[in-house]
Amino acid sequence: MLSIVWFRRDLRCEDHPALYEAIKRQSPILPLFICPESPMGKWPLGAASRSWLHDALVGLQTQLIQLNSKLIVAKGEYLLILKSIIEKTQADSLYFNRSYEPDQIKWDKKITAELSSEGIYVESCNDLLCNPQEIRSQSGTVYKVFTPFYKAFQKQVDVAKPHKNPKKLASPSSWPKSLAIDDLNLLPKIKWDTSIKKFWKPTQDQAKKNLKQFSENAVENYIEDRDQPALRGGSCLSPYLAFGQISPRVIYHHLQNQYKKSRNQSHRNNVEAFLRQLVWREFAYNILIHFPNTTDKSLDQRFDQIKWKTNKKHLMAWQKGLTGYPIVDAGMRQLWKVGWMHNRVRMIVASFLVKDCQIHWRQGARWFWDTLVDADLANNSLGWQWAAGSGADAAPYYRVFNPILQGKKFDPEGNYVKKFLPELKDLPKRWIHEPFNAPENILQQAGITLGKNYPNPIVDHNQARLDYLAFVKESRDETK
DNA sequence: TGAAATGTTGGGGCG
DNA sequence: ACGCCCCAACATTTC
Repeated sequence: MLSIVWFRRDLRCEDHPALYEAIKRQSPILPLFICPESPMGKWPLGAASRSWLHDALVGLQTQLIQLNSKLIVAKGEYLLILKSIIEKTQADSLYFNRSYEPDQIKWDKKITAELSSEGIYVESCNDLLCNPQEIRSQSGTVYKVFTPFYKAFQKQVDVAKPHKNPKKLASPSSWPKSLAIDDLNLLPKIKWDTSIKKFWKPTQDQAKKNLKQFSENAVENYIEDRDQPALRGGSCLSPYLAFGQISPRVIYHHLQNQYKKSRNQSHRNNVEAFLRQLVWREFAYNILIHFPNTTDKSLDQRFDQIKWKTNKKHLMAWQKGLTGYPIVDAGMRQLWKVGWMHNRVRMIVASFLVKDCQIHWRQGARWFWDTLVDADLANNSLGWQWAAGSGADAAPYYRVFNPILQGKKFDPEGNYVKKFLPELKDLPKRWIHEPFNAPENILQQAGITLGKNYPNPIVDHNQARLDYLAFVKESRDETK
């Protein structure tokens, strides 16, 4: 007997459902990771994610060694690799946690069918808080709006308690050959990721530290602080969740226990607000499972009929953080530098790309996919479609964010903007979100020459808003 | 998980 | 002292 545990985006050993099931079988275990040699779907990992993946694999390998085991690393097409390892090792079963990415589902179905027909036992496990397929309304329909989904979740779901940590894994009688993690060439050749690694430590230990710190401190003011990008108001767990370095159930129960113990109503409210965000992730998977083409197509397909612009200059200005709107530029430069962006700012920059620049949300989703260390197909697709107003629980199309007002509201001191746009550091806060409206002498004193060391706005927001509303209305009338 | 347009109110300047 | 008007400030409506 030998069980292969195939690790994918669940790079940990603690509370790992597939590993747990394999251990229950009391057979030796062969932990495996397969890196595709060429893209095996429409959404191969982006550059920032690949760098993170490298470190996460190193961490997993270390953890497995501590469990008296090791990680076998291979490169190639999934089915071929699995078959060759099965042949070499005489493994008789395969365990993995389910992926809900449409391309991966296709592979997993094929692999399951083929290996089962050869007598291999294949078991896939759920690694979310709930099984999203089971959450339906009373009439059996799929939820497309978050709030009713959330209510149903609260009513129906009993989140599984985390499994006990494994102490030791039984090894196979002989180990197959493995590549070194470095052989996967996941790290970029030009070391642009050093600034990312200054902010992030992609280890499981750091994930635990972040959870501890968040639950002991930041969660107290979560509702108030989460919308202020200058603060560290969130949990900073998203990349760890995206790569499965921490289990969502561990996070959920850790905070749920606090919630139960707390008699302080404000504390309870804050914890609940955070847990609600975790359920957004489940909702995103719910949508991805039932509408798998929403990674590329608008859920409201009228939005794909609109004649979106292909303005390369605007797209590039947005990507580089050179739009002339400080809150947008600060966000885009944070993304480039840190591999991550504050959620409030994600909404602002998304609104700007889609509405002010009239560029299809797909372009933004692609850029985020390539640059975010927490890139998650379900979350990314839902987030963009939400912002564009084209998808599930969509903001109405006429809801256009005003980058100046959003800046003033959520970064009133301009600390966030100044952090990522040092060229504006001497601008008084009165003008920090609208340098283009500042009196000439103020700009001069701050050492700013618009068009030279900080760009003029690439669009006039008020005009762009009117253009966009007319543009969408016209397109909608045509497709009625 | 908006913002602009429109409506209402109330304090204070002013004739 | 009174009413009129202006216009913040806030509330409501609309897209």
